[in-house]
Amino acid sequence: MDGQENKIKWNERIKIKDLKDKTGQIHSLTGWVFFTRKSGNIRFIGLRDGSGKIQGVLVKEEVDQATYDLFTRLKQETCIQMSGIVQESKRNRFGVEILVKEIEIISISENFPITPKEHGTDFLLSNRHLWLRSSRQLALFNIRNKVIQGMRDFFAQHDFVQMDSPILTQNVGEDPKGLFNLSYFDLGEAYLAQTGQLYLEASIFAHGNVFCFGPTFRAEKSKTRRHLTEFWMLEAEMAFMDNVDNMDVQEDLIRFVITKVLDECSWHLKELERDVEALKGCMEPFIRLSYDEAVVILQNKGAKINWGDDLGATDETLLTGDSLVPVFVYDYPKKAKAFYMKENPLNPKTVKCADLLAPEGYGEIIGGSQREDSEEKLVSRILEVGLPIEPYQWYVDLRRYGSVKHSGFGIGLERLVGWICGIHHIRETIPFPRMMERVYP
RNA sequence: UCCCCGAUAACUCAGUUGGUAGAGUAGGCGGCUGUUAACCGCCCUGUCGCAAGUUCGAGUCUUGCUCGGGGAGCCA
Repeated sequence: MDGQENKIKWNERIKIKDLKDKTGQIHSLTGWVFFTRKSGNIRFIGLRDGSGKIQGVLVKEEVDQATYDLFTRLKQETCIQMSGIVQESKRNRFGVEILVKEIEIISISENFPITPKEHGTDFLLSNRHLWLRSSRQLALFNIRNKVIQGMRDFFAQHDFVQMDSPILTQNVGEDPKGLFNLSYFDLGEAYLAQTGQLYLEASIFAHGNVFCFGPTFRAEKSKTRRHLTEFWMLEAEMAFMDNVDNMDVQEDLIRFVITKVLDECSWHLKELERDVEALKGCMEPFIRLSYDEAVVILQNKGAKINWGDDLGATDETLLTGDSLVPVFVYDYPKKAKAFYMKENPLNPKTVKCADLLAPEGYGEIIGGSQREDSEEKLVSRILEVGLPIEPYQWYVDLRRYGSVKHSGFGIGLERLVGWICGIHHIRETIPFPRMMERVYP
């Protein structure tokens, strides 16, 4: 015997969220104290366990003196087991409460730095390991989790196969300055991948439609609310699809994910004080503007943009305007985009690509394109932009064995979550953000 | 990389024409039989980012440095 005969099986332990229909029953809960309060001979203990929050009521006549006195040791974040009778309560925000009979302190906590009062960004980020426990962060990461689940569900329903790409690579990508490099044994320099796209393209010839999801690294010295040096990107690649199919898939995916979040995370959205009406804008058909049209619209609004320039952050905000409907901008100038994008047969100065701009000033959340499927054109583009051909030989090779029209896109998860949650700076949407000025904790 | 702003108690901040620092919160003690960021009373809290300079005297003025924030470019 192991002395644990009475142990409750891991998946049968009661959670705070399960207590609503258990009034009158005696239950034992484990969790962390998030507030205490006393008033005369009645004392309150706020307990959270990740599934929810509840209040325990400690009444002097209901418990022995030792238990009653234990209250003074319950500081914020003390880990306890609290047992008692579940009872209905209309006097607090939890609906039910526990009339406490027993308390066991599992582990003490003293002077927890993050209080329910105000804190600055620097302080919170330096205490990120503790900040994650707060209500807003809890809501945020539950939604992030739901977004990831939603994307996976969508791809599963449409028979996409997950084919993850390597993080260590020798492909330079678009901008050598944006790469983190490291020495790779005797084989010289390797880099942390900026994208899995090229590898994903190889997989479409095996599976047709594929996706990958993993961290991506950019060493760009960007200091904005929309940049991280390490972020999570979901990328998809589809055989036989042109750039219009590509936009259709993206639109369906985003709508699917938003619907799921609205249906299943309303409580978390409320905690974040997110205006859900704003999210319902994506139930409308997305607006699709060609780059040419976008430039005209921007010029009419007084923006200093010339044909050929990439869109800036303010341009993106101007384009989405007051509308709550996401906007695709397609067929950008070739010189503003990456070498692998397919040249537009109708206008060779442009490529068949599309960026999806989220409304409310959140800006670009997806970048996608139809890929160059001609070996000849791809090689000339690689040379044209001045990249070495050797590391891309395998990629070019794909165009020699049954090349096919294909398209794909990449979603920046933190940007998507930032928009859905109405979070200003995306550093809050990843558990441990990595930025130019911060790698701790 | 460029432009702008900041650094004072554990946290958020105030600090007058230069005269050895103050509030709220947190923490400690006490009060109140139902608290919701409770309330009331008392107590505690300092390398004023670092270094130099001006001055009888610097949190305050000057210079340099460090760290952080906001924005731009670039991108997802």
